[in-house]
Amino acid sequence: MPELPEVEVSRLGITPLTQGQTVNKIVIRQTQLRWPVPDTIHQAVGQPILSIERRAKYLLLRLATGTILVHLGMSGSLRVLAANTPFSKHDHVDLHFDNQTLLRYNDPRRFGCWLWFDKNVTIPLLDKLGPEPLSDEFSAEYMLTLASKRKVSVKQFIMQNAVVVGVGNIYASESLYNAHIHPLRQAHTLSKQEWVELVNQIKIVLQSAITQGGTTLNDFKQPNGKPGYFAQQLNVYGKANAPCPSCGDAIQSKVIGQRNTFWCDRCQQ
DNA sequence: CTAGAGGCCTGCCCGC
DNA sequence: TGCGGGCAGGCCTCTA
Repeated sequence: MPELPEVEVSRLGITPLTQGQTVNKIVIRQTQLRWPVPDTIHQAVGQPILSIERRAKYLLLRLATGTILVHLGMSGSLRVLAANTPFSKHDHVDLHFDNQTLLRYNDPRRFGCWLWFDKNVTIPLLDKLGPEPLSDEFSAEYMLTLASKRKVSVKQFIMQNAVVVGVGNIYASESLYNAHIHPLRQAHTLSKQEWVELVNQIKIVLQSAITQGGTTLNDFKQPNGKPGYFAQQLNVYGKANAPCPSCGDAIQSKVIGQRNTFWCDRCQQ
């Protein structure tokens, strides 16, 4: 479910409701997420949430003595609810606040994580991440240089977090389609001008997806409970054999690097 | 170093 | 109606 736009939508949704609130209890019903939820996370109790940041697809709840790091995995979502709201299936973690609300984490597949890192300790998961896609650091010059000797497909290349973060499977296919670049091209074969176009389309696709509240395919919900609306603007993702919106040829699909990929053979070179 | 594959989980959809 | 198989938005980790 969540790619970068969905994580950012979640951050924007929960921030006004949780920033400044003091944690008074943490309830963990399922510790077995991607990694076990550590006992040290209870150090957050008694402290206010100072801010909620996002790095790649990680949410960072900043407190005075450390950081709660949350990843939504494939199927995680966050809601802010009244403290007495009954929990349901797959509601694994609740952060209770002094004002009788809670931040609730639901994650059927449990590929997400909740971790605690003491202040002044480096967070290994954030160590090797490439630039944020919506920052100026993510540029055509940067990609041209980095890709110079890379033989992997451009589609896999842009999905590598060490290259650039936050480009997940949906938006990789969409960006390549919009940039008229074939997903199976080796990364090093793209020209400067093609990187200009691809970088630009990645930024446009991600930013507009954020504006639309993310992409809901099955079950993604914004923190307000509403679905995202970007799915209505997808051109190729999930549309194998449907007509290309531009030329009408059948959309192709193939598993590339173990992820399904969609493109138009005529429009993408 | 790079590239490719496995694995973590549950839910859903499809075909029989 | 039930059941098995395949697939799904991420990404760390292992192998070659």
